[in-house]
Amino acid sequence: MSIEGKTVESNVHKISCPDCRLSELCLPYGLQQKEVQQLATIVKSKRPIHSNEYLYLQGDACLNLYAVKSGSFRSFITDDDGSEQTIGFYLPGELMGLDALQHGRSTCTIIALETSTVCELPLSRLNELCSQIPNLQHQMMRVLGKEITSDHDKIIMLSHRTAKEKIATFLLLLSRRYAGLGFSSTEFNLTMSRQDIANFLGLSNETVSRQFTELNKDGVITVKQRGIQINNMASLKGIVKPCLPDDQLSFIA
Amino acid sequence: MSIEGKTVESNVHKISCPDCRLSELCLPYGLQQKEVQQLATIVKSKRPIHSNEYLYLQGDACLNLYAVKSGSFRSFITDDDGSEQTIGFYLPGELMGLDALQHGRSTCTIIALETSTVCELPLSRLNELCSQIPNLQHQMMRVLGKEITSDHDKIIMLSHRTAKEKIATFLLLLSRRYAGLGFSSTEFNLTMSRQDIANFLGLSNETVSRQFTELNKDGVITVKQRGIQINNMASLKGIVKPCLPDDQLSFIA
DNA sequence: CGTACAATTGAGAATCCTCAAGAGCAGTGG
DNA sequence: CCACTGCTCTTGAGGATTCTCAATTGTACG
Repeated sequence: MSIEGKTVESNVHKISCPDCRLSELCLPYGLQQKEVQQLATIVKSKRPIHSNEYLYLQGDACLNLYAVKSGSFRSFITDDDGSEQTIGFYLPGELMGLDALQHGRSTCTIIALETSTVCELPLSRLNELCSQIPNLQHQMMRVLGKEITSDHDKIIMLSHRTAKEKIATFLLLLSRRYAGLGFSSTEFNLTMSRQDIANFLGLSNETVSRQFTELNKDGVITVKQRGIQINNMASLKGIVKPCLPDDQLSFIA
Repeated sequence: MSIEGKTVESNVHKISCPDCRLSELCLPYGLQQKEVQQLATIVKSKRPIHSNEYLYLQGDACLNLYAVKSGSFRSFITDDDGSEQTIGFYLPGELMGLDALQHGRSTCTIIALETSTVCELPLSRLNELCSQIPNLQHQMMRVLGKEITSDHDKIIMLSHRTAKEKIATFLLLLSRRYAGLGFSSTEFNLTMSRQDIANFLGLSNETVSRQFTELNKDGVITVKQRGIQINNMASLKGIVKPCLPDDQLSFIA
């Protein structure tokens, strides 16, 4: 899934902040036009990153933040024995590299799930700008707060005990993120494999597959490979919170 | 468990940043003496909070950060049907309220697990100071980065499939945090109930209890109610990573 | 069209949850 | 000082869920 249509895909990485359709979701949010232009001067556009290419590796010195411009990414931590644990997925407008803020060294590896583009923001320049532009500092705090609450959502998702609850929560969180991007909240394509989802949720890929099949049979969603269509949003929310089927999830809402 | 001995307990909340033994773990880290004093001027000391008292409630307007000075806290999110999900536990030197940075409204409730003290930092004043003191802004970024990597540790813990792996990871993460505070990494008291741990890990409290009993029988740890003694650190790490029993965990290390 | 990879489906085994009862500990009041 | 109460924690047994192993189907790509 791509944020831009096929025809302009090749030029996405050349668009600068003032013209970027994601600016309202990204760091420029809340900034005045002049301030956005200032921010744009420190942003480096990068060449497109292809599927299965790495953005950076765990342990790399990482002195930049990366904003997803188009496409999607998966982040994971590798243990000493080589086993991977997926930490999360990144969609357009979201910032990667925040985990390196502590020691200037990345704690995870980030890999592209499809051909994607990013903006690179050198942390040193960004910190300088934050001192000069109070709005930018506020926005940085908001973005960091969003990352933290987003991690809390993941913790809640993983703490749910049954596989069906985890899958339902996973789909609802994705749905909300796509809606925030201006896409359909009920119809989207998964850019990650069943294996990725299983690893992320602490399940076997067979269980993930079976849960999709069951939700499909029950008519709650329609699954066609990686294409997902949510037919009954209330039912999906009801799976997570059986007591109040039609109510809004506090952390989904 | 308390960071201060019984005799000085009642005065902990009066100690200011320049004299606080936690300053190296908290916001003053990396600041010059003069800057620490500046920071101290915006810190409000609060009266001690007793066991089961709330620091703040989910949904409250929250325009402060809170640093744990002594004692410990539990944070949780309440669903519409009243069910709780524990998000994490806070020990001395750790910052609470970061989840409210996004919208100025807390997304979780925080409750004291024992008699505890906190420092209150108004966000507006803190932001001003950050603009004036580059070192403080850097430290804020480090602290936020730490919070994010700490959340990633939780995600890894929860993604582990078996109950024994979750419990082992939980104990290792706690051990590391106590060590960072200058306490023993092999002997400490849990300040939270089995129920709290179970809820946090997405397990039933019976399973938590059984896992403790098994680890006790195997001699890996000694459990006496809430008192924990780690007898074989390598074995505990081996449970999390069966392939390399004596190796260091990348995310624990 | 064939190969490689991803996804699905099935069956048996292991793990964990639920329900239920018993044990240990702290605080209260006689 | 001791019994009582309430709470937490532990232990047991049966049932449900999920994992593992294995085979099959489906899809993408050269």
